[in-house]
Amino acid sequence: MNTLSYGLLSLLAKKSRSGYELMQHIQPFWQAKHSQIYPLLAQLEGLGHVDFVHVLQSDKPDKKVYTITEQGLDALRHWITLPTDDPVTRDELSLKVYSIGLVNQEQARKVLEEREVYYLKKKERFAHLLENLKQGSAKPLDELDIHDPEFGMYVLIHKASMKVDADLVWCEWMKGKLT
Amino acid sequence: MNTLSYGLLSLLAKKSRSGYELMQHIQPFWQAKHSQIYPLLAQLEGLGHVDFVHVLQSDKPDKKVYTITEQGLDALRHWITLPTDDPVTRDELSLKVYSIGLVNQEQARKVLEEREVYYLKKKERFAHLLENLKQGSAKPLDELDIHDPEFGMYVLIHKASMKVDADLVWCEWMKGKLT
DNA sequence: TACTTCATGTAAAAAGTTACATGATTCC
DNA sequence: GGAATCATGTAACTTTTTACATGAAGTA
Repeated sequence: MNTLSYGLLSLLAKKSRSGYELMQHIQPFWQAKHSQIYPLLAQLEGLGHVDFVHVLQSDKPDKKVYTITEQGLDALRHWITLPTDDPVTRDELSLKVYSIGLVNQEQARKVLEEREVYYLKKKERFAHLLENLKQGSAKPLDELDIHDPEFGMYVLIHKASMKVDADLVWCEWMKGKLT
Repeated sequence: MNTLSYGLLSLLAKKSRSGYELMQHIQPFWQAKHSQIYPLLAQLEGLGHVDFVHVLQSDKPDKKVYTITEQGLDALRHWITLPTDDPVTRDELSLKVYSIGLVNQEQARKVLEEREVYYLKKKERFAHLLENLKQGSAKPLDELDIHDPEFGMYVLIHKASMKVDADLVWCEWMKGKLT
């Protein structure tokens, strides 16, 4: 049971999903490829933390829809109370800007603008996620509380949005430093 | 040549250092243990990107002080112009807050406060780094430009500080949501 | 015709963490 | 007396990424 396994249980605690869907929905908050997720789901099933049913589809490939068990929910609740690992960020850009004086200004600017495009796309994706959440929610988002099912996603999007905004401000500030 | 290898070259481009020192100085921007760094330094030496000299010490263990070569500098300059990998962040807290409704308010608050302590310590460490940099710099930090040797570290600390501030704001906001 | 999406899986390689190993000095 | 710092290294393990494998439907 590693962190990603608990992450998958977290998603399944809200809604039953296929491995493919889990991969798509966990991406914004924990980068993981399908090749990592499928074996973990098999393992979670072996442990009794999830069940699955085969769902046959005619237009699309068949799928396995996983559901969390009572035992899985217990494991999840316990994991939350355990000390939380420190976050890990690895950003190649940090290592590059440290040596940015080695290249000329045009090249330095290019490096930053490439990253700015990335952050803008990311910001847009979070805006879409928030929009979807708003549509599906009975209450206005800022009135959600800990017991509402949308609460978790709402606070996560807020967290990610604040950080991407900080990143964009830094990019602009940095570009100013180059002129 | 992976990203960490270029990160080590980046540090060595400013100043010759031992493996132990490299480990300490790269930590705030790229998490890596000594067991990963020592083999990479041997590899960089084999490639001709770095040289080293044995430095004998009487009070402390002897060390190997690495210096970047012209070839290493060329490799570094080229790497900067290459497309930059997307940043990777893995934060167990994100996965936990998604399911925070599963535990009671005291437990939820504990999870957040634990993380807040972590961010405050981190903020302090960056404040120290900035203080050290200020001491060793001829110019005021906000007047540094791309050609000053302190520039890279200055902009990195600024980047990290902005993000940790965003994280702290989120923590407070989040704690408000729990009451 | 070629690419993307949906859907699941395995194999191999790379990257990263933890543990083992040694040993002097300094600080509490 | 015990822990932390300095200093380098290897071995084993876990985690993550990339590549291999298949195949139908829809889109450009």
